[in-house]
Order: sequence, then C-alpha cells, then structure tokens
Amino acid sequence: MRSVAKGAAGRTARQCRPEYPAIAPLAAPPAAPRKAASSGAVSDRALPLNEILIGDTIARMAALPAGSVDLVFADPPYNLQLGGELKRPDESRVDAVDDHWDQFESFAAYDAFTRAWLLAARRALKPNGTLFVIGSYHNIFRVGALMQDLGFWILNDIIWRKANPMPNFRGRRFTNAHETLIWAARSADSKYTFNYEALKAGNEDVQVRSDWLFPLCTGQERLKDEKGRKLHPTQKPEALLARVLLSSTKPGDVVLDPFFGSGTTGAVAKRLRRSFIGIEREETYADAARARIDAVEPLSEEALVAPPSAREAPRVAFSALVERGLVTPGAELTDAKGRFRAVVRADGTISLADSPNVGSIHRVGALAQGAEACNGWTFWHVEEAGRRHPIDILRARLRAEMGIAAE
Amino acid sequence: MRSVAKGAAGRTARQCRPEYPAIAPLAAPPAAPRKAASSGAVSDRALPLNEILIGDTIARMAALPAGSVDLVFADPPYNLQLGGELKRPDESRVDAVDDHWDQFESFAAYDAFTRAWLLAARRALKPNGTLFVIGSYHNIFRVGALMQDLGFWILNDIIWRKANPMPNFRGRRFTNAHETLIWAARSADSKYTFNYEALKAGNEDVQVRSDWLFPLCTGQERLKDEKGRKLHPTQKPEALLARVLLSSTKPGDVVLDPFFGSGTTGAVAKRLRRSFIGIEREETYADAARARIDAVEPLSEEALVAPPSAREAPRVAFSALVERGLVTPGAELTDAKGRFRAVVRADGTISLADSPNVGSIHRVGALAQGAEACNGWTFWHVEEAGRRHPIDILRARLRAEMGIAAE
DNA sequence: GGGTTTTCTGAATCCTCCA
DNA sequence: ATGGAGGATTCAGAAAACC
Repeated sequence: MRSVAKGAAGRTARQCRPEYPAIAPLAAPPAAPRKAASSGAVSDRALPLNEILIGDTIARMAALPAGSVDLVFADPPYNLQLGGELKRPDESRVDAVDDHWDQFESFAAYDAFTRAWLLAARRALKPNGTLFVIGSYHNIFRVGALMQDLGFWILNDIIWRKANPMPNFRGRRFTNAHETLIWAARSADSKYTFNYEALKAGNEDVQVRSDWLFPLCTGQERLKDEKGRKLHPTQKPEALLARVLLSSTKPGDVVLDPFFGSGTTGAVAKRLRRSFIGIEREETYADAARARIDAVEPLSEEALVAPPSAREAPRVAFSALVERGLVTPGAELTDAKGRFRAVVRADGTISLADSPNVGSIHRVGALAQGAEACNGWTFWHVEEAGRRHPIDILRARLRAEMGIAAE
Repeated sequence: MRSVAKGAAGRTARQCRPEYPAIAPLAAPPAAPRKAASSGAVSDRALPLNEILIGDTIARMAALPAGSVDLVFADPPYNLQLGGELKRPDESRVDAVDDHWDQFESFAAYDAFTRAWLLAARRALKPNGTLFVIGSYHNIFRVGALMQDLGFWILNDIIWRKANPMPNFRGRRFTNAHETLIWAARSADSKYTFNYEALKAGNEDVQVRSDWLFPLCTGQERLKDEKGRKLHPTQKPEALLARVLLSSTKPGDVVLDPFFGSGTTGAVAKRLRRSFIGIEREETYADAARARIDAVEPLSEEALVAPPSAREAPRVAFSALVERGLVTPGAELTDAKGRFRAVVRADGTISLADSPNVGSIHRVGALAQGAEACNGWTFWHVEEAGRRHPIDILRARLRAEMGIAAE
C-alpha cells in the first residue's frame, strides 16, 4: 500500500486509499433464468427498451406498464439554493448549477414533485425491484423521508466519497466531499437482487461497505458540447453506475432512469448487458446520450458470468448426500477438534453420541455446543484418508457431480 | 417556476423559508458573545452547567433559558423498524408491523417527537449557535427534513466512516459502515463558529472533508456494567465528539446534549474545557456518566490555545504602517512579477503609476488587474534588500511590535 | 518528442464589519 | 436594515502550455 506511516493517528484525508476500489468486471449469473427482456409477456412487449423517452418524467413513467422494471436509478434535481456567485481565491468564477430545472419555489413544491415521481417509479417497479436515488444534503433527507412514507423499504444508504471534490473556498464549512445514495426495495417483503458473492469476490474477498470511493466524472469521460464546455452540469461517473448495476441487477434486467441527463445509466447498462429505459425532458441531452450509448460496445457474456454463488446454489439437503452415497449411514461426524461426535442416520438426520438427541446436522450441532444455532455444514467434519474435512466439502462434491455451475 | 436571473439568484434561498411554520418564541438574548459561560448575565446564572438533568428531554430543555447554549449535540433514539418490534417514541407498542397504516402511524409519531425536541433545542440555542444530530438511515432522513422545515440551515452532512463496522451477517446488503451527522446553524444568517484554521492545521494542512474516519467505541473506552456487559448500546467514540467540539465551539462554550446516555459529550467537553448540560431519562446512565466525567482531567489551557487565525487577527490599516514608518510615503509598490507599479502616499492611499487612479491598496490593486476585487496585502510587494516581499509582511511586523498575538 | 510547469475546473446552499 | 468596502479564501486531477 502506501508509505504514509505518519504517526498512529492518521487523519482523514491522507488516509483515504488513493487507489479506487476495483469493480469486479463480473457480477451476475447467466442471463437465462430471468427472461424478462426476452419473454413474450404482453407487458414486456410494450416496454420501450433501450430508448430515450422525451418529456415529463412523471407522465412518461405513468405510461409504462406497471410492475415492469427491475431497477430504477434516479438522479433528481437537488434543489440547490445558491446565493450570489462564488469565486475561487484566484478570483475565477465557479460555474454553478443554476439551471432552471433545479429551481423550486419552496420545500413544499419540491416535496410534491418528489412524491409524484417516487410514486410513478414505484408503480413501474416489479414487486421485487429496487430503487436507487442519489442526492446531497440539500434534498436527500426530504427524498428519504418521502420514500419511507410511500412504503419503500430502505436497504442501505450509501456514500459516494469523492476522491477529488471541489474545495470549500471560503473556509466556512467542511469540504463537501460526498454524495448520498439511498437504496430501497419496493416494499419490506421484496425478494430483491443483491449480488453479494460477486461484489465480495471483486473486493478482495471482503464485503463491500456502504462507503464507496470514486473520482468525479472528468477528463475524456466527461461529455463536452461543440464549444468544449461540459455538456451536462451533473454528469455522474460511469464507475458509480457500474457498481450500482452490478450490485442490484442481473444481465438482461431492465433499468429505468427517470432523469436520464447525459445517459450514463444507459451507457453502463449497455456495456453490462442490461436493458434501459431513459426519460429526459431536454432534447439536447437526449441527443448527446443517444450518440454516447451508440458508441458503447457491450462486454462479452463471459465477462459477465458470475463466480459460483453459494447463496444461489440450489439447496442440497444432507439427506441427498446420504442418498447419493457421499456419506454412508453409520459414519461418524466430529467437530473440528474431535470433541463432539455424532452418527449419520439413513434418513439424513444425525444422532449425538452419548445422548438421545437426534436431528438435523444444524440442530444437533447447536445442541452439542449448547448454542442457539449452528451451521452444520461447517461444524461437522468427516475423516477421509486420515484427515478431517468439513462436510461442506462433500456438498461441494455433490454439486460438482450434478454439473451445477452457478445458479 | 421562476426565472432567476444571475444577480438576483442570491435571494432564492431566502425566499424558500418564509412559508415554514413559525418557530417557537425565542427571546434570543444577544448573549454576551464569547465569554457566555463566565459572564454574570442573568440567563447564564440560571444555566445548570456541567450537570446532568434527569427527566423528559423536551420538558427539561423548555425549562432552560432561551438562547443560552452555543452548541447542541444530539444522538436521538431511532426505535423504528428494528428487530420486528416497533415502538412509538412514548414506548407504547405498535401492533402490526406490516400494516401500512400502522407504519405510517409510527412514522408520524416519530416525526412529532422529533419535531418537538428539535424545537426545544432551537429555542435553547443562541442565535449564532449550531446543532449536530447523529443518526442512521432509519431516522436521519426524517430528522434532516424536519430540521429544514423548522428553519435550521444545514451547513454540512458529515459521514462517520467506521473503521471497524459490524459486518452484514446475512450477506443481503452492503456492510452498514457509517453513520450520518447533520450540522446546521440555527438559521441561515447565523454567524456560527467554525475553527477552520485549527482543523486544517491538524489535518496536514488540507481542509477537513465531510467524511471522517474513526473506529467504534470499544476496549477500555467502552463503559461496562457490573457484569462486564456494555453499559449503553450506542456509546459514541470520544474521538468523534472531540472533532465535533473542536470544530464548532471555543473553550468555555456551553454544549447541550439532550440525549446524554453514557455521557461521552460531557466527558469530552470537560477534557476540552467546554461546559456541558446533559439531559437523560435513565438514572442508571446518568450515574455512570457522572462517575465517568468526574474522572476526566481537563487538558491544559495551553493545549487548547487556538492557532493564529488571520480571520480573527486585529485589523491593521495600511495607513498605520505609513504612520509608524514601516513604509515611507513615496515608496514604490509592485505586484509579485513587477508588472504593475504604485506609489505610497502620506495618507495611506496609493496611486497607480501612469494613471490618475488613487485609492486603497485593495481598490487600486483591483483596478490595476481589471479585477472586481483584490487583497492588497498579498497583491502589493515592496523591495527590501533586493528581494520582493508582500506588504502583508510589514503588517505582521507591526502587529508583532504592538504586542498583539492573534487574540 | 519528452519532461516540467501552468492553467483550468468540479451539484456550492462559501464573509464581515462599519457607517 | 442596507450598502459599500476591507480583505480572507482551494484540492486533486487532467489538460494545455512551455521548455
């Protein structure tokens, strides 16, 4: 890593890892199972896939079939309330976001607008769909509270830590160095998509945290107009969208972006072989987005195949191991240190030695330790060739035999 | 929608506020600026400094003199959606968690509670006071939106990035690795305290960002009960509070914590020579907090001296330099590169070479560059011993002569 | 051409005193 | 209250300009 071994304390700024977290270029199981995009369902055929709809986002969303999209990614107006112009210490002027679409009469007006588009987005979502919204302290609290009011179930709030934020020029506040994303399911009982294993595998085998570090969208990636000025005031970095789509969608899924802008969502969706629906009010932005997306080459399908996911692997009962002969009834199971012993029964239950207790590998494992719960697959071991292995090994062997890859 | 012209844009923000509910009557005594804690003002004498008040926080706050505290730090409860057991703020049970109406009911109850304590805190704050609230996605959005509704002016949202968060055991979400603090002034025109220079100096001379990295409160710092279990479920790390107090208060300031809990705010306030007022409902916590705070030794005053701050240094007019002979009338001033020249006049004004312009060092510096504004102290240079120095050097010399430290 | 320096810019609620 | 003036204030990264 770095050589900034400065004292124990290590303050904030310098402590951030300079390198950006690698995005696993692979994230999701094969597209096949979810046939959303290719199925012949009526509602699907009505979906304007991979198109940019021009007009009022609420009306456009209302015209989509209900329950038809897997993910909504929304980057709504922030309702910045800027004072006079701001200058840098060198007297140059800061190019502020003063576009008309970011101006609202009042918090009440902003709330009404927010409520309306959130409702429309919720209607468009499949029951198991999820929603991401990005914002700053100017608007995100209002958005989050309204989401809760409308029945969205918040899964995480996520911090986009900007590697290179604009400083605070007057020295009157902390550098505003992040934006907030809220990730929510359509309702509390949604069975949403979260590609946990793939994310973890792409993150040096540790869980991905709720704080993400990415640089701003600058340089070549930033779209420019014919005069070389930034085309859109708030273009988001593709890396951010890639993390969003890789974490919460599968290839083939449909992503709706009701504030399409420069089309980052569409570009990343195409690259990652997801479908998108964009809604944008301004033709100028839509035209630029279309050209941008046309130039994108999708990644190869192999690049998008996920590593085997334990969670999504089909359940294999211990009894199946017995049935298939990977464990013989009467075999002895022990814990890792050989302190507890149990005997395998023909029905796939096990019985604890020196006790009348019979039950599942999990239940009996818990009983043996006096614990409330226990993962029998990793607790119990079998001896093979003089070495102890967790029975999870046998399960993996069975899965391999069955030719089960990922899902 | 309004069309906001560039120049007039400044008023946008202010126009948003009038329609919000009127704030509780605030007598808002001007409160002798800094020395509040030590001054003999009547309202101050009534302040229960460095005490823990037992009881309902809203009632207790209402009994404090209005406009009497410099900072409120609040770590409110968020008993929502946790563990399937839903409680209203008054501790009554909410029956059906999945009932949408009840969910709404509980949000409404939480909002009412939040609104009430925020109003009470606002009343207790001095006009130039600020408020920190810490929370997670369960409650922070509601709190933030209500703060805006009540007229608080958000200065920053701050992310406490946990160095060692609890992992997500189910693998169904991102590791919840942060909490959010909202920092807000009592109103948009508050002249709040922000120790910018000191913070920057302690951060390798770069501005402190809005994302702070601290470990959880563990080990010796974590209070334990007689059975060795953690005494309080959400004890905050002292490092976090230290950053809060060091950034937004001066020694001697009064800090109110309406959800005192294990007393971290009090312990840190005492160590940093701030006064505190704690409010806590549970005697057990208050007892532990009292013992904890009693054991704290305040830092030496020297350890708390603020570094020199240009902003707070006494004003010295350029004419004073002329009067004292640090610059002689007729001396030549140039910019750093020697492109512009001006001559010092006896009255402390300067005249631009080859032009009829006469005025202050700032005005003439701006004129010379064709800029709108200019800091003459750093723009203009004098030559001494063959080297060019900004005239700011002379000012520093005069301040030293006058024996003026930096406040 | 290659290495170094300068310039430019990014969702920003960004000053304060005194007359 | 309001206006004018004093004078305080920036980090990282990429691109352009300059040797």
